Amino acid sequence: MRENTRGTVLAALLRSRPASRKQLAEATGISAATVSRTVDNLIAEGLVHEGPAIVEERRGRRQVLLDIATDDRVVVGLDLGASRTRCVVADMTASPLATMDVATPTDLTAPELAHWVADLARTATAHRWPHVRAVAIGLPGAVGHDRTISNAPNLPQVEHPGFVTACEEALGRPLAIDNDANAALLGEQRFGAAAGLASAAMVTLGAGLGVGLAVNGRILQGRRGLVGEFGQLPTGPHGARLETMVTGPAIVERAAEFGLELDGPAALFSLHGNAAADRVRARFDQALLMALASVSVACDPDVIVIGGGIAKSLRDALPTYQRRLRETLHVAPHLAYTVLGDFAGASGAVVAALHLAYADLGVEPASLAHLPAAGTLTASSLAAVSH
Amino acid sequence: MRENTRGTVLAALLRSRPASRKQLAEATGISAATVSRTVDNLIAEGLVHEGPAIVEERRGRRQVLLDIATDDRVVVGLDLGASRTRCVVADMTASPLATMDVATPTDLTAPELAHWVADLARTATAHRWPHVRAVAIGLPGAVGHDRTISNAPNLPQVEHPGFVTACEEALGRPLAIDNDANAALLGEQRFGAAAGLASAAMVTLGAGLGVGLAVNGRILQGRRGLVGEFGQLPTGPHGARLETMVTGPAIVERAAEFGLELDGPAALFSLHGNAAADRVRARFDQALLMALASVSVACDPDVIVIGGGIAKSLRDALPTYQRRLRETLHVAPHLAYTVLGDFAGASGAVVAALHLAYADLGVEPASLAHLPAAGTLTASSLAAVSH
DNA sequence: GACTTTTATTGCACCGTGAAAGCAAACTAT
DNA sequence: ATAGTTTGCTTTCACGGTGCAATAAAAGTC
Repeated sequence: MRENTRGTVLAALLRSRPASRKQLAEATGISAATVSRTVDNLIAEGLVHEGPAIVEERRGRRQVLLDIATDDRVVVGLDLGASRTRCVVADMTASPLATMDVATPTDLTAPELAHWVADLARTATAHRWPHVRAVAIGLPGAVGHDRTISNAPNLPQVEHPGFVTACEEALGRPLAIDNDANAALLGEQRFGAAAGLASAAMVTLGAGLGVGLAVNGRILQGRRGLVGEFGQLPTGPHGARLETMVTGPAIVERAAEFGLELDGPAALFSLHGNAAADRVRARFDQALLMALASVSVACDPDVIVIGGGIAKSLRDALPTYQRRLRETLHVAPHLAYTVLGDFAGASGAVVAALHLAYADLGVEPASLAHLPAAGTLTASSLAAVSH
Repeated sequence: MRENTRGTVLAALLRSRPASRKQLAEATGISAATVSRTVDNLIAEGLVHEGPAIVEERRGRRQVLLDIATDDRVVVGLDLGASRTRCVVADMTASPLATMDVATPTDLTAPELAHWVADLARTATAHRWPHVRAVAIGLPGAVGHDRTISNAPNLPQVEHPGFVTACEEALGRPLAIDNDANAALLGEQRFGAAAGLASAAMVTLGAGLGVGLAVNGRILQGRRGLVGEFGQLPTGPHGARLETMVTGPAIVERAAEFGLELDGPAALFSLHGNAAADRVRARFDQALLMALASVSVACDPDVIVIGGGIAKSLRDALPTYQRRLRETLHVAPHLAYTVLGDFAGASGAVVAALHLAYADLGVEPASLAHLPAAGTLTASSLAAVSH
């Protein structure tokens, strides 16, 4: 006797779709009779549609393909960044319907920012707004279990106690909030460089150092949202914090100390044969290695995905970091470059929103941890719907 | 409709025992009728016994107390250390029945050590050996998901590929293997300084640096057992590893570099007003702070329990470390001194063995994560059965 | 000894499930 | 064409676990 046949069947369909009743019965281990009845209910509720029959060179009645209904249910994923905000609208199969990429306004109060976010979601979904079932937001701050936000120096408004509830009220939908690195990890884990890996980590290098950790398909959060705040580690000389050596502003600052005027952090990595640049880079490398090693021993991920603005400059050097990490620890996780790039965070937020939406439909959390598994959301499918 | 009434009832009884049928019905939310029927089955199987009725100054039929049967099922927890091996025999309620504390033989091959361990378990349980349902061993090495053991410099025999299977065969019982710090954490989390906290960490300072992390009541392990290998972090000057600054042998070595001949690591902490000692201590403090901060951002635990041989010397300084940790991170977990002391590892192994035994009886893993919750295994109950 | 109160057990109906039988829809052989 | 075969879906039926409600049991109180 099963606890939640309905959720199990829905999860199986979401995992490999489209699928016939027979395939679902085999995938779930539930009897064909029960699957058939359950599918009838799901169709009656409008959650699932019958598709065309499979045409085979075989005898017998043909399998009728089933798929998740995509007409009247939509979710929104938002990546609220310090400089830019990205938004992805997707249906219940995680197929993107629209994307947006706009500058984040800098001079808004917390309530104003909440309304700006809600308006952005409404604009992005357009006529589909009434069909939005859930929204998720990733933002550059530590999010606790009680949804209090702290340590968001690059977007201080979100730390305001009323920000989250203001968003929720302005949206009028179930809302999930998480750290942007966690959101990016969720995206990479479902559709990107960590696809199908239950244990993975994400390191984003940009205005700040963001880290997300996932174990057994679940993102670690912690009561106070302290998980992933590796930037605070006192690892440098005289107890200097890690983020004073690997973030964009810090790189420019360190270079200036060595008499090097950089246009931006990326400039450091295009200088070759410059002694001062080499010394700044050596310090950066040492600090990054420390961060990667810490992440490795924190959760033993199968892969560490590197993303964020500075990641572009490091892409070619990844094998070198990989080698040094392996020298430091005897066994080391694989290093991979982000696949979803700038939209990793928003894509992960889509996944979080889908989790909310499916939880409402009776899919239990254990199944959600691996959903959606199909690669419907990809860099190219995103590009196809962007304007 | 429930998936596993039997396991739920058993878990509720284990969590607060003894209890009447009525109390179990209230605790689980299952109807009194079903609880009554389930209890009948458990009694028929010999897993549960009826006890005396509660005598109350009230009208009505008296509640009959039920308790876990303790006669014919026992488990063994072992802490296989580099220098000493500790063993705790306990019944299904986690009440200790016997303890042992013997020197670990130093010159055995892997198969010999496996047999020595099995003999120790047999000796400790004595006439109850036939009733042993499960055994768990904590050892000073990294244990992967496939039970391969690596990074065990202080007890290299256990790295031998055949060691675990040799143990299992010699014992003839279901066997759980884990890192000793993980085992100690499991002990502290059920019966010690982290009792009742779903999220906790353990740092053991001794011949090596051991770290265990727990999130949502589950110990993090990782596929390769890399979780907790914080000693490998390249955090010191010139990339020196963390464990070259906080472990017992390392402290003596560092002191010698400063011209200080120590009898043992503890001697460092009893020297006052000695300039060289102060400098060695400052380095130790810095490294320990780094370890504590890394642990904090790795899983955001509610408490970090400090144990191991060197912990005794740090007990009075814990508030100082607590203050420095809070200065480093804005919010920080609480630091606590081990409650179970030398027997934390073996006690945790008892918990792991109980999990195996109860899983055999149909209690699902989700319930196990919080079991046993009652404080039956304490320092004094251990002392009462030691010889 | 009748009444009240509380706990445990039993009777009964409900519901979800799987096995097996039945039905539907395709191809194949005569 | 038409019967036969194969395969997928649906229906029938019996089973088992569950909760509600009635009943029994065990205590105190009048």
